[in-house]
Amino acid sequence: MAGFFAEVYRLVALIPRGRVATYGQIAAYLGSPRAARTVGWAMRQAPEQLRLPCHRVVSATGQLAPDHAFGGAQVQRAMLESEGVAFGPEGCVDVDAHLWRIADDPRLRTRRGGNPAGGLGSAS
DNA sequence: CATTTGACTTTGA
DNA sequence: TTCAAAGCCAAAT
Repeated sequence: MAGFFAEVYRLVALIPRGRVATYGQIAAYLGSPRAARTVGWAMRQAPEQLRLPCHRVVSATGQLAPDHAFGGAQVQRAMLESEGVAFGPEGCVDVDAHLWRIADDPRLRTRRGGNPAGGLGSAS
């Protein structure tokens, strides 16, 4: 089991409804901010049996996955809209408005109430 | 073991 | 501002 993939799958599975996450964001949370492409790969290989809300994962620009991903980007958009996600005029998700804050998820918080906000050592 | 791919991101012109 | 190219990481072949 690809460790990295497992992390991606688990994280994607935690994406709240009505919220969207970007590949780079997920990759960054896993410790590799440059591995956005790898995250996308995990999605492609993502077993459907896991029922991952991959439709909630979009590019940083809010662009949805290619047509061959869900059987049609239109379908993905419909699912997101059904969850309450707002879309732009170009059919892109309003990422800035619905971006899921990974570090903000209670399940990801360390039990010691440590550092939800700042998060992983990111020192600019 | 080396090469290729990929559902991305960022920077340059 | 919009369009184009390079870079990076991890897994699959």
